[in-house]
Amino acid sequence: MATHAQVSVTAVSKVIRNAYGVSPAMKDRVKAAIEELGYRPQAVARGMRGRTFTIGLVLPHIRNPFFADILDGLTEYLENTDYQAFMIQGGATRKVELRAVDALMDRQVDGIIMVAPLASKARLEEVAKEKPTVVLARHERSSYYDSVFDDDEAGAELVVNHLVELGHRRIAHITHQDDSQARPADLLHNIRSATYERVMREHGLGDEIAIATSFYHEQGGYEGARELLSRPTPPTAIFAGADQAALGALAAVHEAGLSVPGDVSVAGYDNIHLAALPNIALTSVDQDGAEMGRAAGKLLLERIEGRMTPVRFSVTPSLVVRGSTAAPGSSGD
Amino acid sequence: MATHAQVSVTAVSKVIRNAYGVSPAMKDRVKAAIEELGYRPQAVARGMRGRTFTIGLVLPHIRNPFFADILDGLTEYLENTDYQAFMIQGGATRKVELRAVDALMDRQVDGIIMVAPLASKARLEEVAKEKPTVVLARHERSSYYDSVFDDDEAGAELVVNHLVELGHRRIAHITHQDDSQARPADLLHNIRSATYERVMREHGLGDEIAIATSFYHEQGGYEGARELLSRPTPPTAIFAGADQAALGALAAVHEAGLSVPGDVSVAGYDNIHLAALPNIALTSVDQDGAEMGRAAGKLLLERIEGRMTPVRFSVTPSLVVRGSTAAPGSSGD
DNA sequence: ATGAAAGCGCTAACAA
DNA sequence: TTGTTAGCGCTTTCAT
Repeated sequence: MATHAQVSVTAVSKVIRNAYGVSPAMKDRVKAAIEELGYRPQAVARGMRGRTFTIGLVLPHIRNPFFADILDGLTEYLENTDYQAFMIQGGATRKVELRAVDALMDRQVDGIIMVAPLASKARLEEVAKEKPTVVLARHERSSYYDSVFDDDEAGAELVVNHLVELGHRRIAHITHQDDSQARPADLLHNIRSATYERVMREHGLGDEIAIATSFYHEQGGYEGARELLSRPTPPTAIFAGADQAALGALAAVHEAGLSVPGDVSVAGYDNIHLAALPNIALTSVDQDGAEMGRAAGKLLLERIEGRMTPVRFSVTPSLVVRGSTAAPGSSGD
Repeated sequence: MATHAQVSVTAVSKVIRNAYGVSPAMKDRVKAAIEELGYRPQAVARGMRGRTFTIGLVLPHIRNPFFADILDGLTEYLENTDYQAFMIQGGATRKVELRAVDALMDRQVDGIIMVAPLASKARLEEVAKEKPTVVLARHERSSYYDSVFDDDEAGAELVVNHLVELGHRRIAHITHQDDSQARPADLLHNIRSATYERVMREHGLGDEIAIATSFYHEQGGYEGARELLSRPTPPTAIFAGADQAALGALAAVHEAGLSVPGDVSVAGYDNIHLAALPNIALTSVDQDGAEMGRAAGKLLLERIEGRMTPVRFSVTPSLVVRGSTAAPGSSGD
């Protein structure tokens, strides 16, 4: 490229990097040549000396539409930068999650953004010592990486208070289980679950606490709700820790011949698009995923630019009340 | 690494690549050193001389759970290889889609698998001439890349026949619109739509053809169905070209005060997990996404190994009948 | 079987 | 302001 355009490789490099020390004339000449030859710098070669302009995003899976919001926010933020985000699947086991992060490191990404609920904090810090890192959806405080998360305590509180205010007492909860090495209190599902218990007690409903431990997906919510509904004193309201589980819970309630919200109210968390459909009308907690994605991108680039001090960015959720929740025994549906 | 372990860099390289010309003794020594130092080869450096062991997957977005099946299939297939798949979002416009592919090329991925409905065939072939390429979900025949797709004609036929057999005559269809530069007949939504028209005619129902042009997502299906239901002679059955749209259609039907399948039958395409939930019970066409992902991975690796002749892999869909479809005017719901 | 050495396409230090 | 040069960490010849 350089020889073909009668300029030195250094000149080309400088122009591409917007570096200091090129005359306007030279700049024009190089730019013209780049244009003409359709030249594109090889990221791997750049990576050998410095940056690859690649950032890695680890997501456990892509089945939760909430992750799509995060990715969209991140993509939007990176649009005006030289960086490109690539997503790699973290999977369902710790082993796979670790391997995904390693795969990113092996490829010299400039930074890592991850939703990694399974790894230990120690492991995350090892990674963060090597590469600029932003951790999503975990609440622990680290001096090595930035954190972006939803205030899950506030969100869960909104839901339980809403159900109590409607007059419910037998409010049950569906939570998620995994074999994480994180401190339980740092994981969102445990926070939502613990907050549910706390708020129930604060309302004097400690004896009504009923938790089904299952998974944050359709099948998990379905099975969790079935289990709850089969108990001697079934709940009049179910708070599923995630919308995907709430969709399963709705199915279980209907299948049991009960109506929503007439017989059972159902609420979720995440406010996925589906929740807004009139025949689902799921009361849910909205956390701004796109905002989280943007924030993660911004924080990561700051780290890449050299910031070493940790930053924690927290999104405040809000309750979106829809038709799936109402006073117990209301004629509804 | 090499010096530290008293072996030459060449030896290390050979061992890592399983190359010819290392004695068992040397092999052991190197392996021990690799283990001890936790050495991991840099993919970018390897990429400068040969492969990066990275394959790029382009998906338009990650909101369709069907894409998750594809990714899972691909990931599963690559698990026992040295390759890693990274996903990049192709986005909603042709410009973004092209940029995503460029980003992959810039990073010297060893091959590209893409769901790229917007690009022209010519553009795909340009890419395929540079890099081993597998194109998903498009039906055109190219001599430069492999194709993996669902037999959308067969699938659409299954749905329309099913509805006709139930006794429906006023069967409407919801299709998807975009500003693709592909030949329309090569895109799955056009194939489904054209097949719907053809089968309707074959059943002597040419006059009943009613198509709402919208989008393959919840909102699109909702709006499409509303439009269809507001016509002078509303349909008794709606075939949405994708489950996501079908979910929106279900919402519109319910909102109109009509019952499913009593007043209106609804069928979709993709058989996403949600379709199986008892309260949704969506009749849908199952296409094996995981199988498509595995096939794409296999074909791509073959190409990377040197195959130049094009292969087309087609998945045969099957109909999954559930509660959302029944004879017109049946008491159901 | 082994390792020295060239070179992939860049960036950064330095010389001119 | 410019261009020459030395590597970055690998793979691949090619002597030994």
